[in-house]
Amino acid sequence: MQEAYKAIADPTRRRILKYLRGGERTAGELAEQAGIGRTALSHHLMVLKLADLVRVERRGQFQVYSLNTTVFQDLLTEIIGWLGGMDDQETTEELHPAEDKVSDA
Amino acid sequence: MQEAYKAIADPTRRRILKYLRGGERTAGELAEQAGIGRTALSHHLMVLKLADLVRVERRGQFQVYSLNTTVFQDLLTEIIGWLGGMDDQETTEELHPAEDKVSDA
DNA sequence: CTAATACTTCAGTATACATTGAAATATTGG
DNA sequence: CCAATATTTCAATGTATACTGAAGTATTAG
Repeated sequence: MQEAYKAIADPTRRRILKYLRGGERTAGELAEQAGIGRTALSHHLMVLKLADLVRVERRGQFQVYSLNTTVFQDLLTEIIGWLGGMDDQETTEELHPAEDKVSDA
Repeated sequence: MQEAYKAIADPTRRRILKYLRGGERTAGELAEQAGIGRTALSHHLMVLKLADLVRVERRGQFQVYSLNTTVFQDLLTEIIGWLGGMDDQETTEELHPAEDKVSDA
């Protein structure tokens, strides 16, 4: 999970993920669309792969990349947990101490 | 938004956010719970503040921190967008690289 | 004012990350 | 095998990030 958080922290990698939403892409196509060199792109794809956010399949001389949506769903679950869920954490004091009390004028 | 992505990329900061789920905390309490020095904590809180993920309010000699859930919701919206939504993006022609390479018939 | 507490900013360092050109690997085809 | 194409790995560099101790700021109390 930590790998996924770091992976989406970079704007170039988020751009790559966005392109992949349009379907499968080869590394070369992604480099062109993202406007970065092939070496840099290869690095970013490796990071995304290690985070399990993308899958890769060799097709002839090409490496074809595609999204792996399952890890996105895990991310969603965690972030939703930050918002509402309260189960795996020590809730020491009172919860939410009345945030909207400043309506005094 | 970019600031928020970078902010949640660090495990220490995610830990801080988790503690804040339990309610308001002073900087000192957070430093103790997170097990890091006060200087380092102050840095992390600044990052979270710039990302608008936390709010801070002075109360006497204390700085009291709390979660600001609105930005979490924005994050959710974006990540959900990566999964299903397809409208603000160039869904280019479906290009399949070297698959249907027409050779001699 | 001075002292104590709570926290932040400053200055320095160490580590991680993004990018690049060159060399290396993998596949296709003569 | 040798050449061409597609992509990755290597080596180097600049920049960003995380952490630390020391000094600075803000608040409360006497």
